[in-house]
Amino acid sequence: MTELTRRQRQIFEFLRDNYERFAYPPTLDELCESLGMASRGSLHKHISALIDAGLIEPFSGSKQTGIRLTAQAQRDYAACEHALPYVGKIAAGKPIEALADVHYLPVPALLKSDKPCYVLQVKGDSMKEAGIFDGDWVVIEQRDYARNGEIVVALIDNHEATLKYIEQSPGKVLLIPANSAMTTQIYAPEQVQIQGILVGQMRSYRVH
Amino acid sequence: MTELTRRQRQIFEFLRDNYERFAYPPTLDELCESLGMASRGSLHKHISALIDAGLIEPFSGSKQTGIRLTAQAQRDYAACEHALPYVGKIAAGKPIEALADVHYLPVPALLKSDKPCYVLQVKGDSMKEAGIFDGDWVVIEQRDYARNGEIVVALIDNHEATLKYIEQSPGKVLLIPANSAMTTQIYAPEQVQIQGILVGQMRSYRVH
DNA sequence: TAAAATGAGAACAAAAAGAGAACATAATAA
DNA sequence: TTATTATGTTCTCTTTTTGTTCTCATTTTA
Repeated sequence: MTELTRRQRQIFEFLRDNYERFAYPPTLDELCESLGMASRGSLHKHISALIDAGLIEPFSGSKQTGIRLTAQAQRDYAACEHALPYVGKIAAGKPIEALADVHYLPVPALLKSDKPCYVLQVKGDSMKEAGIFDGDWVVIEQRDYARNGEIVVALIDNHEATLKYIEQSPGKVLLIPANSAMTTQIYAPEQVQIQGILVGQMRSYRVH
Repeated sequence: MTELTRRQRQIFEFLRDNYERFAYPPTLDELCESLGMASRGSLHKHISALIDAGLIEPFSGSKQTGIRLTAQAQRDYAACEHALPYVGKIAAGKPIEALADVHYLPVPALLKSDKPCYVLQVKGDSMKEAGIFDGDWVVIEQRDYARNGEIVVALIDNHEATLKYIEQSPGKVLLIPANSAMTTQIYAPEQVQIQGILVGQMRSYRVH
């Protein structure tokens, strides 16, 4: 397999990191514009190299399908060896404060699951009796369901996100803080959307 | 193999320690700038020597690949920079239970200091109110002194090790647990040997 | 003082990157 | 259907980047 040039890698990473920005797999022209390039032909040369490298799905002869990552490339993205995307901060009662530029944090395999994960930074003390403090980083496995007793990232009424213990019974969902100064919240199942469950945690004691 | 000159060693160490700062393997020009040099040709001479020494990957004839460390150099790098030795378990009242085969745990830069560090696994609940639970991994900076209020690994009377808050005053040393069910221990300074201070912490929520 | 090491800078060739045109086919609209 | 636009492909040409090889001056070291 031919090795990638710097520009080719750069284009692949752009695609990998910004794939959801495109409503549909982008065409050469669309990608050109996103990359600030003027020539479709030039881009095509790079895309061809990425196809040869097995990172982008080959254009299936007759169809005009856009540029799509291969399963392998997507897997690499999710697993990303050691590094996980650090996507933002989570504070009880607020939506996840997303970052403009997602960057990657190397995370020991120990702290991840074998499913796609991401990293959030905790704001607030709602889980302090579970040993999760303000400023800690948490590793979250991306998942839309949970078992009772797990700590979940839940989106409530579609606009506030929180990290809590979950207890689900028919007709209601309890989100339980680990802080005796705070109270358990009770919701209807349709109000609560699970965005992931806690699988790892990190804390730094250095003053940054 | 030719021996390295001082400057060559210096350049190699810079590269080794700052490799992740570069999004891509740096070119001669980029390295020049990082090093504050003005001449690409001069740097090239040093890089050539490092290639001969087997520390930097030879430029593959036709391709313009940047400056990359060899596998050997990366291994050396990983051993002391990204990965930390996991040396054993620490339980209050017992010496550190050393492991027969030390293995290495990759640790995010975030959780370490710039001094030598190692990793221990915590046994017991003596620090649970500080959010440090049984089974957690802690990153310890190797150091034989501490500031008051820091969490330290201390060896008492040369045979039991423990993780506690420290308060030092002339003539006595307090080792303070973060557990209201346990009591502060008071020692003479010569009884207490500091083995390191807490700089990072990790927890896995998976069932292993 | 002589040798070694370091650095600046110029000149060069190959590689990489980009622009733009031309073309064939696919998708879509009239 | 036919005309038109969109999309992928293949060229040529130019510019920029990058590794390489020099010469020469300056600094450091023995």
